[in-house]
Amino acid sequence: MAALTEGLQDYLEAILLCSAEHKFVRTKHLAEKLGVKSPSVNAAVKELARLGFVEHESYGYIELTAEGRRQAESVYSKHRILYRFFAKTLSLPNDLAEDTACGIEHHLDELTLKKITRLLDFLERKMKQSEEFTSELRKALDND
Amino acid sequence: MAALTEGLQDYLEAILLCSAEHKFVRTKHLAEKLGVKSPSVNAAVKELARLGFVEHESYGYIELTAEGRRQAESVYSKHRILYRFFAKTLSLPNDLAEDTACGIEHHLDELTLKKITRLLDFLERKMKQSEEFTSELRKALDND
DNA sequence: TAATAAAGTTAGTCTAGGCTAATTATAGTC
DNA sequence: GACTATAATTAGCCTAGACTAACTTTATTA
Repeated sequence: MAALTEGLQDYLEAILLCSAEHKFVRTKHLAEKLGVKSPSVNAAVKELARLGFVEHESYGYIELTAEGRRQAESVYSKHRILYRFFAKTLSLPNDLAEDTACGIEHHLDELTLKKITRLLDFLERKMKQSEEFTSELRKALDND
Repeated sequence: MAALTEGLQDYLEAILLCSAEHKFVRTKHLAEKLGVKSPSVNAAVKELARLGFVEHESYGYIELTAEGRRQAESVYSKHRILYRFFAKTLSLPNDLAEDTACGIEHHLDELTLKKITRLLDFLERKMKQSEEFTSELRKALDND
């Protein structure tokens, strides 16, 4: 499949999230979500259309193609796992967890993601099973 | 302190590593280590010198300033922790662990790094204490 | 229905960070 | 001491991805 830069992956992810919120995705929504100006969105969407990840007719709505959705969901699933790790397991502040997840989500391959998921599942299972384990872990993490 | 892009952080880290290997760091070494051509190194080093992170006289050696070393070590310490996490804790292949660590090291702040370190310390302590814990964790991670 | 507001697009600029080709400096060898 | 190989630098180009300013399209509303 075609090459997707980090930046374009961010756009795909934002389109996925916006389409959950608004049903129709517009340039304006993406600009707001990503904190960029509309010409930047326009250029990115044009490139994504050229690569076959979105459909977009001029002055109209923006929609993911099947492949675009697949890619967007891949990125977003990484984001969610990482957020879980940072916010829940490590108890970092939500906005920091969010920012960190966002920064590194592009750099994890499927195998790494799978391993992290299993580690989180394991830790959560242990914590559910054992109060002692939970307090040990919390104490280890909060050792300020 | 002045702004350092991800790319410039990579150069600082490479200078730190090269200075451990070669004693005198040269453009050529950095180009090899980073997989770029020498004009790219030259431009980056020039910028780092302008920002006060390295000293470099034309056609001579490249040296970190105190601040440059501090920055480089900050990045490298993140790298090492992440490598430990990916290679040791998650048992990922060394080169994948290396690449992943390299990709995300720029995106972790000190607090996040501290929490990850504590989690790793905790897990390693538990594994040292308990064979059962170790095999449970290994089994959870290798659940193919 | 004409006027205006809002949204989208286009054109042109900038920065970071690569590259190649050509030049200049240094070092090693006859 | 001159010649050559290696290294470093400069000049100039390219791409991604941001921006502003100007323009066009669409939608709203008097």
